[in-house]
Amino acid sequence: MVAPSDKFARQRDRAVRAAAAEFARHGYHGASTAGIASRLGIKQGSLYYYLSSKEEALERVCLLALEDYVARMEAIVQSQQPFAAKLQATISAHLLRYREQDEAMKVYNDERLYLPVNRRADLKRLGSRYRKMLEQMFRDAMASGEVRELDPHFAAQAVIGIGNAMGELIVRDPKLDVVTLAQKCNDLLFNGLAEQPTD
Amino acid sequence: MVAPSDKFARQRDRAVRAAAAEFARHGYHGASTAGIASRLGIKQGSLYYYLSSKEEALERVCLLALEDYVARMEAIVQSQQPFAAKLQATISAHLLRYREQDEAMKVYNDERLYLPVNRRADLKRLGSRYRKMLEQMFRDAMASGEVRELDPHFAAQAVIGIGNAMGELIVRDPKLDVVTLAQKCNDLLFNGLAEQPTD
Amino acid sequence: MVAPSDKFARQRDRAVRAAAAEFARHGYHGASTAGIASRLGIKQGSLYYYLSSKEEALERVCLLALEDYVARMEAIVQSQQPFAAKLQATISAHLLRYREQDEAMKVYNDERLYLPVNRRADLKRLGSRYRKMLEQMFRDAMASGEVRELDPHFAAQAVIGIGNAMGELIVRDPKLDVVTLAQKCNDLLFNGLAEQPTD
Amino acid sequence: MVAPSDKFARQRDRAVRAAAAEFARHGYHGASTAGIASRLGIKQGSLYYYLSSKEEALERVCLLALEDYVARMEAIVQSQQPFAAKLQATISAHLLRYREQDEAMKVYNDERLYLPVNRRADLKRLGSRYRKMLEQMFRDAMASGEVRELDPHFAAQAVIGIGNAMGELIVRDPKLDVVTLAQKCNDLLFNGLAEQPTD
DNA sequence: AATGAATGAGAGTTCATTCAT
DNA sequence: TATGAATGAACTCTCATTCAT
Repeated sequence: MVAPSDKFARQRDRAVRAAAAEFARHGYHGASTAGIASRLGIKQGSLYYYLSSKEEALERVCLLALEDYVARMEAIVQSQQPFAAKLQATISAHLLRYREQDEAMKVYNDERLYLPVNRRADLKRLGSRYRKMLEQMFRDAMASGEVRELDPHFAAQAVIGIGNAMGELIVRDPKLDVVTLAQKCNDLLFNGLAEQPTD
Repeated sequence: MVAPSDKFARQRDRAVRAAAAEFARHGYHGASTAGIASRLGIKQGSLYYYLSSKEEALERVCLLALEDYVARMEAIVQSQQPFAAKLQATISAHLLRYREQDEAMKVYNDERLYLPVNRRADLKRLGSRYRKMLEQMFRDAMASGEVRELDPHFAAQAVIGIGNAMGELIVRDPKLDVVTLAQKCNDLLFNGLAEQPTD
Repeated sequence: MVAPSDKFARQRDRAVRAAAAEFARHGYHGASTAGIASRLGIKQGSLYYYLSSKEEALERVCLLALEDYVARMEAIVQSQQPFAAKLQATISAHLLRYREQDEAMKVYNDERLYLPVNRRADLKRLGSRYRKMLEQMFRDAMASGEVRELDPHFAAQAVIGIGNAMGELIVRDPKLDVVTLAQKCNDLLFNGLAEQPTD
Repeated sequence: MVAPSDKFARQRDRAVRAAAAEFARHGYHGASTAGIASRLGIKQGSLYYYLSSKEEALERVCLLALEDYVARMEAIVQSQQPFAAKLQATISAHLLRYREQDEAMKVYNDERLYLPVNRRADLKRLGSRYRKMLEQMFRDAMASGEVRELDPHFAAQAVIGIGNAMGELIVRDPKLDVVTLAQKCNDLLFNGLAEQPTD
């Protein structure tokens, strides 16, 4: 049995996911509350029982995208593995996120800037925490000699860029295997394009 | 001295660039024709003397982004250089494009899908030509042994992804040197993150 | 007591009648949705809760004009009366229509051609059914010798023409008695202008 | 050789006829000055060299329709012919007008009421002169026993109504012979629908 | 918990009209 | 005589939001 407030929370969650789907397809400005409501099977006005504005919907969608994404990253960073394994775990987590929560991710990537600044505080905190962890991972790897000397900021950005590009592939082609793709990314990032000397 | 039709063409060009700026800042759906017009210093209705609809504006912005981008790529592919040089030229061209035409590029990347299919024909042709050239570059490099065996489709996507991620850095930080950044990308892509055996 | 859906239907009906009035006064293109809404005592935007476009409004107005008009004609044709009585009934019905639904009739007559073809299908079906019944009435009357030999198409058009001309008189002068006028039309059509020999 | 003012007058005449065509097709409010100009092969702005406003265009079109229409009627009335011949001449003239000047006629019939009252003075004078002549014709015919006792106002309206209905036939079917049609109208009006007793 | 009805602001677009050239 | 360019007001239509029920 579920407490009434839980039922409410569950329905609001459905609303946020419906919003994610609409925002992903039409963009924040192109999406309509009517579309969101119709995905939920309720009427436009009823939506406001669960969400107080379209803007709040966007904020919740973005938070949904980042939520345990960051938590997962935390676990990876603290784990005792060689850098190569950590990197692959990072990329896998990133790509998996596209499979599980592709719409929210897309919305976070493309639409978060339409949030007014005062609504972006939480997002920014989460986002920069993620970035910092990734950069720290690189710094540690350089210190231990696992990775050659590089600008960690630049390296982190490159990883994220490749990740997002692959994300588009994943969303477009639902049959693609995420883990294999992550391996390929990892291999490319780690070993580069050049022919390996001896193995 | 300028022919009258040139004057019109020049003003329409300005209109397209103004549209690019508005679309880049607010997204296609979030942007308003009033905003575009005000950038031109004319009234909203007057905009329609140069552009017959908001949609046409978006199409022209996207075409502007791709225009000589593809032409430049063609030159690179046909040039007689080792693969490493070609790759760096490709990335440089890509990043330069962000400096010169950053707004149009952003719009092309993020908003082109809001064009109705019948308006996307030209764009698609240009876009796939670019992709094919890039993939061909990889295939050639594998054949000559300059690059190890890889899925060319995957490799091309990775390059584009890194390029776009760097694009965001460039747009955000106007002091960044594009050529240096391109070298770093090239190095990363080519040699990977791993410590090099001998140098 | 009225079911909720009836309330909606009734309000939409009022909207259609308001549209009829506006279209009749200003013509389809000259009329504004603001004018229609203000007749209903609601704001312009609210009109779209009941009608999805100005075009739909025009279509509904035209259908309203023809609706039981055709049904009434059907009853007349099938009744067992001499032709003279049928003709008078036809004209009476036509003129009465102007009193009851004058605005919709005017709109049907003058504005229906501004509907795009795909919206005119139903109207055409009803209209040609009416015309055919009228022509058939003439053919029957010729066969029975009640009317002399004539082109039925021409005769039907003449009746409609006189009817519409009288319609304008009726609309202009609200005191005019419709039945008397119908009798006069009938007499004119039946006996002509010429002095009658002896009777 | 033509004086410059004549050239101007001739071009303005062409403009009025172009306006007639546009108004006839789209209605006054639905027509655009751009459409009129394009029929003349000039640009929208240039139209204002010949016509000071859309309204003036409508007025001129209506006057064009009535112009010698009334003059012709004057000739018919004053001619020494039996009533039957006069009536047929009237109808013929009316129908011919549709062939020669069909667009202007249609506009006069359907759109003249969109003129503001102060622009309608001339039209009203011409129109009522026509009506009075027609009614007088009926009164004379009654006095001479050529036509039985009737309300002349009603009779005149009926003639005009039939004339307009036939006008639509004429416009729709360009092969129709106007004179034959006029004879048929005359015969119908004069002798009625009823079977003639002896001839 | 949900709805029907309405709103008000704003959107894109059209168009008669003006005017310097 | 005609044009290119611009304007400003009007228009249809959309939509986030509110609220009594």
